[in-house]
Amino acid sequence: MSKKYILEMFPYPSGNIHMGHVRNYVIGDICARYHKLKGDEVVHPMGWDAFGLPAENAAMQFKTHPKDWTLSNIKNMKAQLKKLDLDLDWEKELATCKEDYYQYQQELFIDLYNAGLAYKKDALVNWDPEDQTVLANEQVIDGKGWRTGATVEQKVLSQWFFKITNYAEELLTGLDELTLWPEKVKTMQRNWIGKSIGAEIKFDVIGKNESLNIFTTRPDTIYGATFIAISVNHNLVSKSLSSSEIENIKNLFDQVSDEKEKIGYLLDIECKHPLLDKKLPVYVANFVLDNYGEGAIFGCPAHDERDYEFAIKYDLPIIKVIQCEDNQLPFTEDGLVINSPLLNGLSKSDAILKITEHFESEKIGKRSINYKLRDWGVSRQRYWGCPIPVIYYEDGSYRVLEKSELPVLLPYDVNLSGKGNALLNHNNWRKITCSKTNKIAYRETDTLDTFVDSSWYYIRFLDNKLKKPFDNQRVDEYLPVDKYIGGIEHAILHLLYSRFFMKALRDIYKLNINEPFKQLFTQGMITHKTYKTVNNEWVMPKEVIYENGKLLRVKTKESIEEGPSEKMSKSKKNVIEPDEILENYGLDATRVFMISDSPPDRELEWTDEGIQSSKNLVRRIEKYFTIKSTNLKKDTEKMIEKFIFNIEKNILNFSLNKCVADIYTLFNYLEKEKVFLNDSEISKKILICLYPIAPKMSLKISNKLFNTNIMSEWPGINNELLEESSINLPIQIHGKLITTIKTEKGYNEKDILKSIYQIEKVKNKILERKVIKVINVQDKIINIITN
RNA sequence: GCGCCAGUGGCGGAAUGGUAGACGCGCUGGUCUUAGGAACCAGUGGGCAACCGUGGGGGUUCGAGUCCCUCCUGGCGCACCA
Repeated sequence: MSKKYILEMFPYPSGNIHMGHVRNYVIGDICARYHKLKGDEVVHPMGWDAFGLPAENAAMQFKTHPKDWTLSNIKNMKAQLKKLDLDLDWEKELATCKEDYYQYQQELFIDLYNAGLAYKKDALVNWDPEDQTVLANEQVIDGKGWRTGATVEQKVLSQWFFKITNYAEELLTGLDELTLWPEKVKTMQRNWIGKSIGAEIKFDVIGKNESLNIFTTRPDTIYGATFIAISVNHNLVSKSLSSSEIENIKNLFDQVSDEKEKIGYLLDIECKHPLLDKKLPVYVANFVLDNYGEGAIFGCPAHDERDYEFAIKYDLPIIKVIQCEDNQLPFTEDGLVINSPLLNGLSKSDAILKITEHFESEKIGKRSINYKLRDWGVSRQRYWGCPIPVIYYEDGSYRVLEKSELPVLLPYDVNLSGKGNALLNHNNWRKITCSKTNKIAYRETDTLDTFVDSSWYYIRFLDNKLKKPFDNQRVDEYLPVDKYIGGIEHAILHLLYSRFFMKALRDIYKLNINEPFKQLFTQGMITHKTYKTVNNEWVMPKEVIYENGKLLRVKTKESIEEGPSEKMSKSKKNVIEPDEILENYGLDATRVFMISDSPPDRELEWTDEGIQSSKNLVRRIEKYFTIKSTNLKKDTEKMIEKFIFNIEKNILNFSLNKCVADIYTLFNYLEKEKVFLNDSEISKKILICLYPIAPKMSLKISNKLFNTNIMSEWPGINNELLEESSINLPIQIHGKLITTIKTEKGYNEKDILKSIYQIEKVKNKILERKVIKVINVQDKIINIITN
């Protein structure tokens, strides 16, 4: 018996499940039921990603409390999930907003801190001045707060970070071993980690005891450097300019209408070229990123598009150092190095190697690796999240709490007026006496990013009631998750953070698990046609009726325009409610439709015809099993053996749409051949295979036929029955199909060719020509080649 | 711009380099029905046919939807990453 940990990404308790959830969980449920029948020890839990901003917004909007709102949503959604009759282990249920989850997360925070993986630093955040709160990047729309519309400011705040960059290399190389992950997701993570190999070069500031470092992937173009550009946040800027001057530059940059337009501000300092007796002007430039590399570049206009554009604008020299025609500038491809005393005639890669060695020997630079990946900022100036277990003294110093001082519980009595962080305003909660020093102290009022919650929930599921975060032995035994199923939208953040957490916890707790998710399956979204009135008002599908060749709105008889099929969304109202579908079509039809019309990783278009035909299939199968007859034909066993084989293969491959095809194929055959099974063993086999997909129906039928629950063991396959002795052998001439002949496997080539040459069609094709070659792929195909 | 993925009937989609279009939807004709979002039977890539057909063009192969090159189109991701 082997363990199978099957997990669907846990939902945010928004209030109601939607069809996307249904598809997600049905896919997982089919896997789980299949593996249980196979005798595996299946772990299949469900929980709630229950902290987060929507609860606070809802609290303000509906005058409720985030906790009450969330818990009542969980209750409601759990009831909905129960209606889906998913084979979940509800004993393992957890909600990240409950103390018995987040207090252990606070323990993990302490562990991470002690391991040097959590630290504090100043960082720029998006600040909504009206709400007095920090906004995530995606909450800033066109520079304005999504809720208030106020212009968002950049503000420096002291924030907690997790040192995910410590694991950048392992997070990157680890992807190669994730053979059961979609290539697409791995590519996205690789791009996100963004590893670049190059060199770091030191440039001295002339006349000052200063220097700046520059990261470049093209040290081979160093002789073509004609200027330096640095980010406005570079420390050399604050050393050279007053804060009002810096403000002015920032304003200047903000005014650029085209984001790609490059502007620069010439500083009153110059750098020395590290290899040449040459001065390079230094610009503050809007296109230099301050959070990548060293926040500074050397400009080589001849061989970099951005530098070229900048040089043209500011009339800077352009020096070719890679062989090319003048009209090819900027020339960014590989070529031979020219105009570079130490490198002339070398290829790009040789030049990079040689110049980097030279830098190292001269102590003006070194080989360097850079990652786009930044450390993970986890502070959120929000109430409804996991409190960070830290206290601050009045002198500004802080102390991370000890595990014995946990939990730090969220206070219930908060004022959620919308202005600022409710914890910050809650003085009773904030102000404490430090148990160690007896000094007055204040709690950290930031809470953790909810991505922290979801970075280890799959571990907590294994022991959701344990009085510590997890049990090492169980983790080693049950992780990684064998099949993790969810949306592609989590391709980067959630999955990367979880991978980081697993590795960090591995190192802290000496676990043997490197990766949390062995196989990742990303299911496609559900789409539906969109409907609009002539006044551009979105209309729900159920409000639309087709009458006399026209689409009309049921209530008003307004004419309706049909739009393209798009992802179901509340804003476009093209949604179908799971509760209504279950009511109208039943559980099994709903499940069947979720996997019918397209492969699970592609989008599924919701259609009335689709759900209806799923219902028809279920009804057809039920009806089939009501007919009692005795006509077991000789090929039936073969058909059924093939059916079992295919269903199993297709479940394991997530080719669930093909499972539906297998079901149709079987019942088409049985009905057409008028085979009605009185053989209870064969009926049982079929019903067991149907059970993962349509459990309710299968149970109902089996109870009626056998008066007992037969869903105990997946049928074994008799390989002998799978073997076909007679085949339809395709006959080709020059690779083109001429005919097929029925023959026995293991035929004699010479004998069969004799009879093939007698076939009229073949004769006509060959005529006077001479057969020069016959390719016989035994039992597969025969291809005849003539002159 | 860069990267990844994908282009197959009217539609969704099947095809370890070996009979293209499994299976479903839709459609056509029929049967049974007071009726039917029911059920059943037959048909359904194009062409009268020889034949032609997997986005276009080339290539490898006895044989290509599948492998290689190239172009086109669509989707997704990243986006001034030095």
